[in-house]
Order: sequence, then C-alpha cells, then structure tokens
Amino acid sequence: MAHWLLKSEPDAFGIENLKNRRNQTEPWDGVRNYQARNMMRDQMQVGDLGFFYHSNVKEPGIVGIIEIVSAGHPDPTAFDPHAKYYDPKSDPDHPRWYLVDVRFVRDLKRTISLSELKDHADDALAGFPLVRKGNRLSIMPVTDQQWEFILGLENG
DNA sequence: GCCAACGTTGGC
DNA sequence: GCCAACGTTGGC
Repeated sequence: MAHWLLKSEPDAFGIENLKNRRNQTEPWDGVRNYQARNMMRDQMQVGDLGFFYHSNVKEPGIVGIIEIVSAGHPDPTAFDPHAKYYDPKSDPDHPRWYLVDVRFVRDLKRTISLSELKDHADDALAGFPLVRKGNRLSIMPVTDQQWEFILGLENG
C-alpha cells in the first residue's frame, strides 16, 4: 500500500467539504498537471492512504487523512465546456486528464504545518517534495518512512 | 498583494 | 529542439 499527499485550497474544497459529501467521498477532479495525472492514472490503488493538505491559507499544512477508493479514471470535468477546468483537447475517446475518488478517513488532532514540516527538511523529510523550495506539485508520493514520521509529529 | 518558481505554449 | 513569454501556484 502506497501513501500520498494531496493538496487543495480549502476556499475551493477543504476537508470540511469532504466530510459533508455523501459517503464522505469525492472525485478529486480538476487536476491539470501531467505528473499528478500520471500518479493518479498509473500508480494510485484502492486502499492507499493520503494526507489532505490545505494550501493557500494562513497556516498551510496537513489537516487529515483520506483513502483512495477508486483507481484512476477519466476526469469528466475536462469534457464539460461549462466546467471550470474544461479542456477541449480532452475527449472521452482520448481522455487527457484522470482522477481518483477519495474518502475521508479522519482529521488529524492538529494541523501539522508546512513550517513544522520544513524543520525536518534536512533530516527525516529530506527529499520530500513538499518541503523543497518552489514545489508546486499538487499530488506527491510519500514514502513509508516519511508517512510514519509525519504521523509521529501529530502527538508531539 | 508580492513575487519566485515552475509548467506550458508557440514561434522560429 | 530551443527558449522567451506567459499564466499559475502558493508561501509569505
């Protein structure tokens, strides 16, 4: 089982929104980045767990845990001319963009802030894309060691 | 609001 | 294939 981190701006869709969805489940749509697309399409598996990360807020950080509940499949919002993330270059016969469905698992007891994570950028979290300067990836892999380390911070 | 860093586009 | 221009991300 692999681990992931998924970013979202809570102004658009935060973990509170996810909790309020039917079955606390939501398609993670609107991703328009090839690296992130490839991970959803090719690597994510049902049962994988992910951190839910809030970006573009006063205190960016990890706020909860989600589970991947579907394999990658085409993102229908790319086909919809009225959708915000419509992409005319994607069509159902040759989909360009993919998504996975995610389900709320639990809140963290506290937000583990980006600044706290960066404190470990040179040791336990060395190589973790999130703490690298200029990182813009909205979906990234988390190694087992990084996952356990970050979970350990929750009680610290 | 600023701006550095990044990914994408398109001319050549 | 190169790379300048552009739009976006996202921390601060």
